[in-house]
Amino acid sequence: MKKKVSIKDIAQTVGVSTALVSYVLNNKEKEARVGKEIAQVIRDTAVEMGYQPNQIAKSLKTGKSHTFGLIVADISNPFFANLARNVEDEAKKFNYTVIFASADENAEKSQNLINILTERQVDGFIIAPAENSQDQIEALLKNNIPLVLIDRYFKGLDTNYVVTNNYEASYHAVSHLIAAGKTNIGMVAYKTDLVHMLDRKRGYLDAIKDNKLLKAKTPLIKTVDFNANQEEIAVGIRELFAQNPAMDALFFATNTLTLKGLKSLNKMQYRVPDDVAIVCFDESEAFDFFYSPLTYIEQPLLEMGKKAVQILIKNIADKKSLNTQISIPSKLIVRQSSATVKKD
Amino acid sequence: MKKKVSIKDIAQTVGVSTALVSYVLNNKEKEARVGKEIAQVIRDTAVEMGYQPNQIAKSLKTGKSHTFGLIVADISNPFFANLARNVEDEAKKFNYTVIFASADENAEKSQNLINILTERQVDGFIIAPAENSQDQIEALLKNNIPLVLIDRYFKGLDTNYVVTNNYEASYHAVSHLIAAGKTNIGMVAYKTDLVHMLDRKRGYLDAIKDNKLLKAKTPLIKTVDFNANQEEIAVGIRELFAQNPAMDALFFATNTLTLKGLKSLNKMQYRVPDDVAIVCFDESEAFDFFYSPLTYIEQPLLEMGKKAVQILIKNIADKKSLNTQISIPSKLIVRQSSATVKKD
DNA sequence: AACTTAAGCTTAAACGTTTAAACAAACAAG
DNA sequence: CTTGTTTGTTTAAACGTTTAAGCTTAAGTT
Repeated sequence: MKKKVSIKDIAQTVGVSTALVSYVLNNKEKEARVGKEIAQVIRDTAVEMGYQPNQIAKSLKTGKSHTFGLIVADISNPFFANLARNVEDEAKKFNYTVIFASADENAEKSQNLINILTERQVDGFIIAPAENSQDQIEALLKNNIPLVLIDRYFKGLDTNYVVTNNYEASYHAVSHLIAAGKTNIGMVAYKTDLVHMLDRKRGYLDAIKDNKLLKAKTPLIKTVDFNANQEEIAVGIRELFAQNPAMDALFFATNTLTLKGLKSLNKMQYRVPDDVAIVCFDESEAFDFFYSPLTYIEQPLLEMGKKAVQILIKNIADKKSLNTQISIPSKLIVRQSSATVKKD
Repeated sequence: MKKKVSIKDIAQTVGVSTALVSYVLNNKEKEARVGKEIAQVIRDTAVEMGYQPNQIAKSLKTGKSHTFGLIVADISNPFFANLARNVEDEAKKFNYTVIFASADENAEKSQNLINILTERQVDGFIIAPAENSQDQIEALLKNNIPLVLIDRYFKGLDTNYVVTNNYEASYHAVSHLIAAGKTNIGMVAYKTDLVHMLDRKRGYLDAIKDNKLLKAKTPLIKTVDFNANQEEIAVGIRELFAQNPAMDALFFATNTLTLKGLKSLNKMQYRVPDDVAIVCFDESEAFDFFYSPLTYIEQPLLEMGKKAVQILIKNIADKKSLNTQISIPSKLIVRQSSATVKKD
């Protein structure tokens, strides 16, 4: 086993001080006025000896790890996995390394992850914050740690964030259902006070109100727990139908809700879109294969990932920079599941 | 902004040396014979001052980063995203942090990632190796860097690895199709020499041979590029049908191939399983929603992730330990797409 | 009383870098 | 030739830890 070669080893073989080697390998020859010939020798020997800089030592000295943490709910959820991939790619362009972590919508886990990553001296965070994690975010801000919220944010907190236009997208999606002739539209969402979810509900509600569809039996919103299984969702849907047997459309607030919801509808023998039309927030590969291809809201994952990284890196470079708060529009992809269909 | 508090700060406020603080905070009081009372004072002050150890400094001193790299093809692919999640969870149990990276089945990117992570002083790697990356793996071995291959491995290389029983699973899946009465079975796979893919092909082929179904028109294997789009897969399938119009079943080698393949079949108006039965390797949420729920091979992702981490950590602790090579069985989940159906 | 042992603590070097400051030699200018 | 400037190089401290080795005092053992 070969020992790792350090700057000292190179210095020794070339016969110069470590300072010179450092200057050359960091392309600071100009500022440091290093001789042209010796610079070349140093460079060559470095290659010859297979030198790989020790980033840990570098970080310790410079106080920058060129690493940041990405905390999401669950990296195995396609929404976050795709986001993560886009973040990874964009980060690489800036020579940054990303450490992903899953907090499972759990504030305690989230705090734990923040601690671990802070100890690892990450230069900043991109976080899809869990409920009740507001104080954790505030603490980071107080410690002047660069940070960008993604997917969700906190109303009262002045932070960087990158989200999609949850309210408008929902409003638009529900309006689309109404335009298709649906008059009793239900919604299945998560039970949480996170802004993105509240916005989606508001969008639903306002669309209904603005179209004078707010009757005794509406709004038809059912909220379930983040870790609700399929059975609980089936129960929720059954309750919605009980509340208003005329329900002719369902708006699902996320892709996981949709997947479980569709399976439930299948089991209950409801037909889409004849018995009930469907629109949902976020996408899934599975939607293409549902017998009635789903109408869904496509989130701008690529843009969100890119922007978040760019904002974070700007913020790391200039900690005094003003907060950037952007909302990137989503797109409604209309397909069969929300089509106008003549009932009997 | 508060300055970060170091061991030195604690030492100063308590009025002791940094050594004492270090011993106490690392629970080495016994070995270092630290006084009971002062130890408590140190502990209390550390908490009071909000001390967070600097892992970077720790790593530099100890030579261990308590971090490892996980290199997969693409973190946004559900197969790898799920694997990643399991790896993350298991690693956390050992207080290890994971850095994920996507190599896109590209040896050059893979080498680049290995370099970056090596510079970051990861203690080891879990790698789903790309084609032509064998020499990169060999180089790591030569440098005595702990490493576990996952999903795939190299025949000639003595490394740790954790895979599923690709050959047997494929053999079993194809035998199942044969048992269901299919006699002209095609296969769509990736064009690569990676062992896992070769094994899946061998399994297919042997099942056909052993059942005396090897005729002039078989084997019906079509291979496509890793980044093949749907159109190319459609072409492949069309060619298979051209080669043998009697083809009555298709075996797809991965989930991405399946998804694109199913879309192609839909476009070409083939019905599953009546016109063509389907079985595929690996799963996807989408398979539940295909009109004819898919029969698939379920890989033991949880076990694979766990085992890989355990082996890696054992190897990090004891670099001389013998290589562990395990193959965890997959499970065939039989559903409608491979059902026996009377034709005409 | 003289010596050993134990207990409790400090010193200081080291990990692999970066970088300001000091130094030395060569050259230019008066 | 002094003095100043430029060019090329070294010195050494620092980043926040760990840990072997050393030091001091008190307590035990003859």
